[in-house]
Amino acid sequence: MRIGELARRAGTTTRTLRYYEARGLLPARRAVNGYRDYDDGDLLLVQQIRTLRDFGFELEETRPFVECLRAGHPAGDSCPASLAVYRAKVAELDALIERLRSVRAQVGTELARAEAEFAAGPVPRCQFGGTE
Amino acid sequence: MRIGELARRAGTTTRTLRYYEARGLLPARRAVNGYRDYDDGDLLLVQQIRTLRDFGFELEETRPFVECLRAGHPAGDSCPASLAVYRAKVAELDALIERLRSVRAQVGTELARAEAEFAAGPVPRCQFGGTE
DNA sequence: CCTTGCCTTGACGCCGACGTCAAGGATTAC
DNA sequence: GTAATCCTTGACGTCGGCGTCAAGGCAAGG
Repeated sequence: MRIGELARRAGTTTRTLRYYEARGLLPARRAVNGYRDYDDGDLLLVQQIRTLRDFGFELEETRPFVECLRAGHPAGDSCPASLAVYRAKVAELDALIERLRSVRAQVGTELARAEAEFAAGPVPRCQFGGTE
Repeated sequence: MRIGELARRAGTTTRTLRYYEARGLLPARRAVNGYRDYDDGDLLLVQQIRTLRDFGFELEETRPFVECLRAGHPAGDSCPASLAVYRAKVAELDALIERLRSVRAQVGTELARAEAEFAAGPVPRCQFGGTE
C-alpha cells in the first residue's frame, strides 16, 4: 500500500509517517516509480507508535518497541529494552502524578482561602473606606 | 534597583525580566540614563509570577494576578479574575491527574503482562525452536 | 586613560512533533 | 487529452519561555 492509505488506516497523516521515516522508525521500501510501499507489518509498527504516543511516550521512547517488532517478535513489548522503557515510564508517571497532586492541593488551598476572604471582606478598595 | 539586582533577589535572570516586560507583565520605569528602575513592589510582582510558574501556570495565566497587584490589592488573588484562573487550573489539574492515573494503570498492566510472558516463555526467537 | 562590570536593544537558537506550502512528477478517471 | 488526485523532496512555520550571542553605551575604581 502507499503512504496515503497507510496514513488513513493508521489514523494519522502522511507528514507524520514521513517524519517517522526520517527519524529511522519506519523505513520504507520503494516502488519502481519512487513511491513508498508499505505492508501490514508496517501498519502494526505505526499502530504501536501511535498507541504509545497517545500514552504520552516521546517518539524516541517508542524506538525499542518498534525495533522489537521489526526483529520479528510477536509484540513490541516482548523485549527487555521495551520493558525498561515501561518501568521508567511508570516511575516517571508516579513522580509526575505526585507532583501534580501536591500542586493541586496547594492551589485548592489558596483558592479556598481567597474565596473566604472574598466572602468576609468584600474588596477593600480604599484604606479610608470610600463609598465609591 | 536595577534589573540585575531584581533578578538576583527574585531568583531569576535579567533575560526573564525583560521578557516579562515585553509581554506587558512587568512595566519598568526608566532612570535618566535609560536603565530600568524597579522597587519592592516590582519584586512582589516577579515573585507572584514565579510562584505561579512553579505551579505550572502559563505566563498568560499569571496576568490577572499581576494586574490585581498592580491595581493596589493586597494579594494577587484578591480579584475575581484571579479566582477564575484558580478554579480553571484546579479543574485542569484534576482532569490531567485523572488521565495520567489511567495511563499509569494501563502501562502498569501492560508491564505486568509482558513481564509474566517473559518469565513463562523466554523469548521464542524462531517458530521452529532453533537452538541458536 | 583604561579596564571591568553593569546596562541597552536586536536578533537568532532551542526543543518536539509535526503542519503547511511550494514546485514538480506519476497515476488514474473520464 | 486533460483534469483531478495521488506521490516526491525541500524547507519554513508553530508554540512557550526563555538562553545566548553581538555590538555598543554608561559608570566607577586604580
